[in-house]
Amino acid sequence: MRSCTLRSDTAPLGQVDPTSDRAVFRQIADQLRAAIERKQYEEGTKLPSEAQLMEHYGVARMTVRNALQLLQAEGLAVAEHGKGVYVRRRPPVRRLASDRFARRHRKAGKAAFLAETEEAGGRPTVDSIKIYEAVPPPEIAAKLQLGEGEPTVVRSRRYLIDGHPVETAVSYIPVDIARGTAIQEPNPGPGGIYARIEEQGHALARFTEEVSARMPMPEEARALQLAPGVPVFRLIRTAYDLNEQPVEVCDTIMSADSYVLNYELPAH
Amino acid sequence: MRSCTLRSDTAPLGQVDPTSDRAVFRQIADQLRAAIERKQYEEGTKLPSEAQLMEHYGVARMTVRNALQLLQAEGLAVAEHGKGVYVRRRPPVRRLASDRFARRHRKAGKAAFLAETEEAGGRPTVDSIKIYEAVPPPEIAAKLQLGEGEPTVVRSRRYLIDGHPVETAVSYIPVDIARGTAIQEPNPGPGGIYARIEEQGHALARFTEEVSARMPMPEEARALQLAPGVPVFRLIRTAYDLNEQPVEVCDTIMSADSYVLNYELPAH
DNA sequence: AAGTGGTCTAGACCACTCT
DNA sequence: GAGTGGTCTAGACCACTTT
Repeated sequence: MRSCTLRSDTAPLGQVDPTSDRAVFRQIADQLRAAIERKQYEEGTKLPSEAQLMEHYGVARMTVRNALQLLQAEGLAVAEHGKGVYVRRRPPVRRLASDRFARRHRKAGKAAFLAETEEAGGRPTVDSIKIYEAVPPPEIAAKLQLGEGEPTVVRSRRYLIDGHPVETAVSYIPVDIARGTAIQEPNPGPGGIYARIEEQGHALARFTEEVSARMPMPEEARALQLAPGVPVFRLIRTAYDLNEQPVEVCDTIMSADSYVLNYELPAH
Repeated sequence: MRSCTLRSDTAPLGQVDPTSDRAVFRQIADQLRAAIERKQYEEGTKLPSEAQLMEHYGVARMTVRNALQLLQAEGLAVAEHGKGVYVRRRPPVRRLASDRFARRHRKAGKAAFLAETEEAGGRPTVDSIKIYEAVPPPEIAAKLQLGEGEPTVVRSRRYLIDGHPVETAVSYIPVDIARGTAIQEPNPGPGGIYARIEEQGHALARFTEEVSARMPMPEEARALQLAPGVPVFRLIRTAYDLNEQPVEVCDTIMSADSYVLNYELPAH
């Protein structure tokens, strides 16, 4: 028995049973997963290298790679080329409150994302701002109660916190509300686009949000710099004015590991 | 050129460029993904077999397997041993309305899940019901405003629609509310446990829900029979009575595939 | 230069499904 | 039995990171 080699060691790991029904690479993944959950490998630390695992278990490289890949698909580990495989760090979570679009916050003169992020001590940025007019996808048009072919002003942008992308958003506003207003400017002014919509005579009454989750498309993974094994939220928010007319739909993709969404339900 | 072999063919696929920067297996995955998105392979249909893809692209088996595995991790395809790799079917989506716990629904005498599922034309089942008393995890205890070591009645169960599991739920109710009531019975009676809690003198005022999403733990994937590449929602609901006292916390894991969550936000 | 993960090949045997 | 995917081996070369 080799005496106390320290570093990212295989000490927490046992042996595998090649005759078991459970595939060897799954057994290896099970042992690594258990060790991670027991915090024997802590967040951000390096797991044993492929070579170390091959030697420890006496198996071929593909076998340990399959095990490591499984952990990555589960979102527990991330590989860094030339460096090693690390226990995935969980970014600080952003909690979205159910009253985050209340007018009293808007009145403070800041768009929701900027105000909240600064309050939480982060540095908010917005980039990739694109503004154009287009006919929205059918799903969106239905929510806006628009007829076929009716155009909207589209605002697409990406939000970052401390330089890390966390969310992309695409807003659709009917042209008769948005055209010729600051909504078509890259910077829509104090209070964000909701303030501008209200100035157009559409005081906001309520919002609905529709939340789903799935694995990202490759393009979304790129835009949000997502690690493998991290799903995204898709959040479709519709804003209604006092006449129950939908005035905006915002289609948002968020890194699921950066967000917890809070909502309040009445018991009536 | 072979004339019109039908079946799951490689017709929609092009060739790869081995000198490209993009790995060959990623190029293959890109082509399959594009074909799926163009609906050239429809939901539930078989993709070309590994052997067909090897021949079409002139590559080794591991290369096509890596491509197919990538699609599975993205939730676009599922492999069925001995049969083939299929474009993943999306199960019918269950839309959860923001008023689903309103008292008027409860008064109808059914628990929320059963009433809703029947209304949507599905056959609801509940199984794996386990009831016991235990000290809740710290996260839950905090939401219930319980001191350290204070026990709760725990109700754990799994919900199925037409025999397919869609959700597991664990409810925690302080013992001074639940002990000795029908809450400790497998069948808590008409209106479900919320009706029983109200009968104990805790009329419900509101609920909060905390939504997050992640890849499932292996045990969750088993319980919900999740395909690879399908994330789960974790939804933690807290029920408050008219005195703002938390009276129940329900910790739910749902197949993200099967749910869209709807919420309503006031503009105040 | 040495160590790491990324990609790819070529082959083997197995378990499952369908006919 | 033929076809499918599941697992595993043994090796090769590459690109990236660190020393």
